[in-house]
Amino acid sequence: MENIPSIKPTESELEILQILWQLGKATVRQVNNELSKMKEVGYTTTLKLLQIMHEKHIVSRTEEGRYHLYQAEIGEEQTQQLLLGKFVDATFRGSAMKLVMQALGNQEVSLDELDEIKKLIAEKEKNLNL
Amino acid sequence: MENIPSIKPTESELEILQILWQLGKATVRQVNNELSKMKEVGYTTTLKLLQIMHEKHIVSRTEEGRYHLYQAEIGEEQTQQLLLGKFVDATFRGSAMKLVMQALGNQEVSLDELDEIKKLIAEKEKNLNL
DNA sequence: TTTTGTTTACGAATGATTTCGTAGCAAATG
DNA sequence: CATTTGCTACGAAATCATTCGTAAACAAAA
Repeated sequence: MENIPSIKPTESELEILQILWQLGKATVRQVNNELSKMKEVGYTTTLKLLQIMHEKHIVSRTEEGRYHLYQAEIGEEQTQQLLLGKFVDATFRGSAMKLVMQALGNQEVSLDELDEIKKLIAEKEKNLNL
Repeated sequence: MENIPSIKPTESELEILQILWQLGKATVRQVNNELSKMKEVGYTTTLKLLQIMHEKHIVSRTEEGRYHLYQAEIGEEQTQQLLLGKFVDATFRGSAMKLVMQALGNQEVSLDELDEIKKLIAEKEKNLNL
């Protein structure tokens, strides 16, 4: 879980990563079960995806008796950071500000969450004033 | 420019949309010139992409003498909104809050921009308190 | 022991996206 | 007028991502 991710996981890979980030280690079966809650997907499809991700060093795996346990090799926050950067560039021409405004304006955010954001902003302002 | 976009433009299509949103109407040549500033790309590649986008009604075109003028048919903000929603779901499991925190924490945002965000938050709080 | 079920491995089909070569015109140039 | 230049149209190759069928290994169940 140390490597700084530099390659973008594909959409399907990201779905699997989300599951692995939540489960920690998991078998193909487990991943496939989770995936099946969201969409139709064959077992060997999930298997193949995990194998490809293993080749790419996106996940590691350990043999546990007869089956394999897979685990995310790239961190959740690091990956989010990477994807966020690319997304801001591609969609908001690099303006994180615009993205934040749109997210606050139109996505669901609660009062408590707004408070948290205010705190973070206060922090940032302190740092910028140094 | 009225249709609410429901289909996701591909990455290449989004690059072209960014250019069209900035230029308004543009010829293939103009789009290709802009694109060339960012990456190697053949003229006919750009042309083909614009033709495909035209088929999909992502762009409209008008004949202007010998050439065609292309124009975005889907709005910038609407498209950003659509993509943002999908991105939040795929990358932050639906939590716009997490996305905002990460964006504020790690992307470049200036003091003035932070002020703007504070204003927006104040607005939001007012609305939530009704 | 035989059958059934669960696993991994792997090749190949499918499908979507991107890239580009070629052709056909029309306008500009010599 | 002949040639060159610049445009659109279009098919097809190349690339990438996803899906799945089949086989082989092996354990568990009958």
